[in-house]
Amino acid sequence: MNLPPLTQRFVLHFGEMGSRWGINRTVGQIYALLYVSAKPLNADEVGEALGFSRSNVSMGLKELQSWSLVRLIHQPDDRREYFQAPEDVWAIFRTLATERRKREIDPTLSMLRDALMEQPAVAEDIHAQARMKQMHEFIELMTHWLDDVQKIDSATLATLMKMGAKVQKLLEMKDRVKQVVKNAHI
Amino acid sequence: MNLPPLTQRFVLHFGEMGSRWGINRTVGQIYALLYVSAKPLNADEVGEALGFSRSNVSMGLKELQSWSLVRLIHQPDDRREYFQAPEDVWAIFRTLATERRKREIDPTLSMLRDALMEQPAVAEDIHAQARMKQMHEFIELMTHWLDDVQKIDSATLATLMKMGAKVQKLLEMKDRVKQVVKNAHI
DNA sequence: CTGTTATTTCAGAAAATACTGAAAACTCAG
DNA sequence: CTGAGTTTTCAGTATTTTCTGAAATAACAG
Repeated sequence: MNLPPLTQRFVLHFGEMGSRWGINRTVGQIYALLYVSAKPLNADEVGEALGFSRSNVSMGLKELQSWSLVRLIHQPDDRREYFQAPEDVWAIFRTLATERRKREIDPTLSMLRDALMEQPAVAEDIHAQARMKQMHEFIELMTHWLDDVQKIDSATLATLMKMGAKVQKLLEMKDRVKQVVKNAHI
Repeated sequence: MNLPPLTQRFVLHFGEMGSRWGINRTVGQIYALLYVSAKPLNADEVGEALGFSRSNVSMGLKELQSWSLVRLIHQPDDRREYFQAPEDVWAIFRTLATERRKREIDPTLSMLRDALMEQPAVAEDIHAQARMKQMHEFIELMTHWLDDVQKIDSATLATLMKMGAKVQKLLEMKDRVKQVVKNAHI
């Protein structure tokens, strides 16, 4: 591996983090490299920079494409494929949320739904089913909220998030206004 | 493995999911079992139910304890240690958020902060640093928001989440009210 | 103390995952 | 077509991770 110092630190860190997230080190490093790179890179450049075999890079890039985390582009007069990571961190986050949902949340919800339809045959399963119901409700709430929030544009979202816990105040304010309006009508 | 049908499905599913999340299958299954169990279980019972060696169970439980996902309790007149998973799904979520943050987000932030303090020596690192800045800002925004939101009690949070994208409306309402007040003063 | 029961540690075996080089497949200019 | 350049596949190897049984340690009743 032969990278400028800051880039190298970033790449190594994401390699480590990747493995904690069920993503392999190679894939994490490739993504990190593309993320900080000023220009799109082709597979040879990636392999060269990170010291991986060509085939390993090919597999890693395929994985990243399946996550929609990198984009494949072509340069004029060059038959090789170049890859780049989208720039906008908000968009990256949305992509990640969508993909993880598709792969992990949705199958879980569907497994839970199935289990909730069943008639438990033994005492233990009656309790288990009740616990599954709680989990199911929680995940449904979370994902619906996420769907909703995904519709808000990034700038507004940033504003809302900066308000943080203050949204609670807004909620109280709403109720107060409602009360005032109601009293005015009487 | 000898479990009632619903429990078994749940346990197997969480084993699979675990591995996608960088948690090993054993640990995922142990957690799932404790989550649906009506009463606390000791290590032998867990090993028996899931078909793991005693030592494997011991390691898995230790891991779960380090994540604060299970609680160790004692039964009267029984020297063995019993384990249970907290019931409240909201609390579980908070715990997970806190722990993942400690293990993954905080180290990442600190690595990014370090890199941002440095003076890049080559052109590539100048660009890389700019990209790291974007990521750093995004993660900071996210974590501060999460900190804030963690302070809100679960019931209120549920209400807010059910509103979903409608918080945006509240924001607009706030601005309208502000406007009215301002005009009234002139 | 001592002996019994419970838990943890750890070296090595087993299993799963990642990685490579070589070959196959694809792409496209000439 | 042909063949040079490029990407993908895949069988075998290397590495990492998980899991086990045996031994060590700990806890405690008598």
